[in-house]
Amino acid sequence: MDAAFKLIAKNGYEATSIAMIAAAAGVSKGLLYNYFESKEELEKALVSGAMEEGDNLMGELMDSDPRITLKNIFKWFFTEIRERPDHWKLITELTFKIEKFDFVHDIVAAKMTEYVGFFEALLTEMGYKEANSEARLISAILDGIGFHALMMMDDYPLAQMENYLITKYCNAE
Amino acid sequence: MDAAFKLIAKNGYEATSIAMIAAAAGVSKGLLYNYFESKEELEKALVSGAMEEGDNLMGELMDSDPRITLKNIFKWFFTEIRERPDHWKLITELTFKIEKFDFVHDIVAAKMTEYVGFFEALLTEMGYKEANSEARLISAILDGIGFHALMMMDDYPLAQMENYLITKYCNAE
Amino acid sequence: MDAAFKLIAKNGYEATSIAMIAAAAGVSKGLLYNYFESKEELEKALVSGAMEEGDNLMGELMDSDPRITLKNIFKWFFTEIRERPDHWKLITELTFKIEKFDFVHDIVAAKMTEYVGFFEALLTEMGYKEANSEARLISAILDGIGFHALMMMDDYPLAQMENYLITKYCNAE
Amino acid sequence: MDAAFKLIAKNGYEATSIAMIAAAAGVSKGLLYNYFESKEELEKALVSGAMEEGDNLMGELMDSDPRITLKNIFKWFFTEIRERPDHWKLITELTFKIEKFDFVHDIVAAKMTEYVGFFEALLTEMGYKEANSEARLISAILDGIGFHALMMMDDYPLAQMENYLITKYCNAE
DNA sequence: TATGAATGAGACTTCATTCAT
DNA sequence: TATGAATGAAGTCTCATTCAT
Repeated sequence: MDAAFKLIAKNGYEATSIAMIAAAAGVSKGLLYNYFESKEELEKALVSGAMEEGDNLMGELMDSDPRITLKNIFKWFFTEIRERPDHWKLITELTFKIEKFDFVHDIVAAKMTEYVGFFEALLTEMGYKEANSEARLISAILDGIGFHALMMMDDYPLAQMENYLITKYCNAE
Repeated sequence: MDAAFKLIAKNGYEATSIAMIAAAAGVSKGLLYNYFESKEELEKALVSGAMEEGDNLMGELMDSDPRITLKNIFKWFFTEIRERPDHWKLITELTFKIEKFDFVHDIVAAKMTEYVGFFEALLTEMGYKEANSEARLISAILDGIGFHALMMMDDYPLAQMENYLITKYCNAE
Repeated sequence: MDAAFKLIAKNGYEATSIAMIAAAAGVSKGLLYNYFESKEELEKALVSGAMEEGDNLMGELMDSDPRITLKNIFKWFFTEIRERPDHWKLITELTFKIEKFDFVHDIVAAKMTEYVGFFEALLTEMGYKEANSEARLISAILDGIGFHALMMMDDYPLAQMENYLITKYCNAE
Repeated sequence: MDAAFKLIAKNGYEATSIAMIAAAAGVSKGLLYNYFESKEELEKALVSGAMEEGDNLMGELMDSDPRITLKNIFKWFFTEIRERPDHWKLITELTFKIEKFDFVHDIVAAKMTEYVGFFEALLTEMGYKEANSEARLISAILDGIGFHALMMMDDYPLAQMENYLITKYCNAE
């Protein structure tokens, strides 16, 4: 449910009650339980949905030149951060509930392994020696920037960082 | 209170009740309200305390060689992540409650500005052209790594990343 | 509905939801409300049906010798307890909801009066002086045994009690 | 809690809400949960308490003449039925929730074994051949009479049955 | 005749907070 | 300073019942 997503992303998981979601969605509390067994289940559906979205686009970002591919990814990432901060925020916040939501850990871990592997292949192709470490570094950079941008909001120089990253990693030697 | 910190860091803010904190601390719920006006107030005290801790150590990490200073910072950071993941986790998690805890945003923003400035000075000294961007990159890397380490737990190659960072940024030309 | 009967007898009245009954019966909840005005109405139909069942068999148990008749009744009763404990359980349980189900009280009271009268006639014919009291005693014995058998399950010596009752009441002097 | 006992005995377990009990007891719902972990826990406390009451009196009913002892027991039983039908009703009703309340089954089974043993000793002393069966019969009679009295209320001839039982079992040869 | 999405009242439970002692 | 019994609002969830199709 779109309403649920926005509310939870905005207010946080426990601060968002079923009643609020139902009201925002314009349905009754009871109906929510026809679709989701519990609040946790609703959460799972939300996160799973959000996680899968990214995959579809990955294919379109590929290019024969790894530098171009990396550039596309950077651009896509910064667009995401700018246009859908809620999307990013929800996923990140839930990651902190690992004790409660085992499934998040699994999904996120798989995702990260996948991304790191993807970056590693790209970087290897670009001639990096320690491609694995550098791939993890890029992953950390992206999540770190997302995290900072979320915190600082308009005070964070997204454009500056976007250009810097592209210049640093994607320009021919 | 130390007990409160551990509990909240472990279970999360809303999953930790006043009753739990009181029990863990060995005092009554009523007494807690003699010291803190509300749960939120207790929270503020906790975060403020945690934030100030870092400052004291910064001085000890300084060295006349900026590379050594940076190396010391990296080592300190990885030690923190390894030995006090809860500490890091609590601060990070609360950042996601910006809507509820305005004061966190302010503290963190100030902190980050300070760190970026610090890194920027170091990097400038080391000859970096775009020292501000690179400083923000390092900030993002550290928080990103902390975030990933939190998620992956023992599966994350902390040692590998520590060495990589030191080699990349701190070795003489 | 047969499904409803089994479910309610097994789980109890309030623990059995309309949804469960509908699912077990293979029909929709809505359809149930075409046949029964309410859950209570369904309940009434169930109990009424169960109560009437017993009557049909009574005729077959009659014999010209009252001792044989009584023996037949005992045997029939123990067979019921053994083979359809649910049947017995449902009726008994509902008796405890007298405040809610007035009609149960009326049915059961009428039934008991009928049975006591029946036993009384039999016992009078067998020469009992205080046939009414003894008839009530036998009624109490049967319900008491049913109750105990329900509670103790396989630990209750049904066969022993069956033989004892028959020997005690039905053997020629 | 006395209020809880009366309400549950009167209306049945599931028909009695925590809100009703709290209101009847003149306390808040929340307070109830300071004393009992859950509704089920309250129930357990109620039943356990009710069960233990009976034991204390048993000693006082003993007499050197088993006939007198039995007579005392009968009289005690009929007094109970007359004066505290609720007490008896609650215990009996809960017995039907064996699936839900395992502990009831255990308590009741132990109780019954104890009583049967007690009656058996008495009857053996009185010269009964099949004392065990007769003891179970008396147990069944009492529970059966209690059950019928509960159902028929004022229509049940308690006095008649009391006299009949005493005459039948307790008068010298 | 049949469905099942939708409702809303009400159930159990938790918990921050207060206050008499 | 210290307690913990007491409160009440709010949260999650269930379920009998209705109604458009």
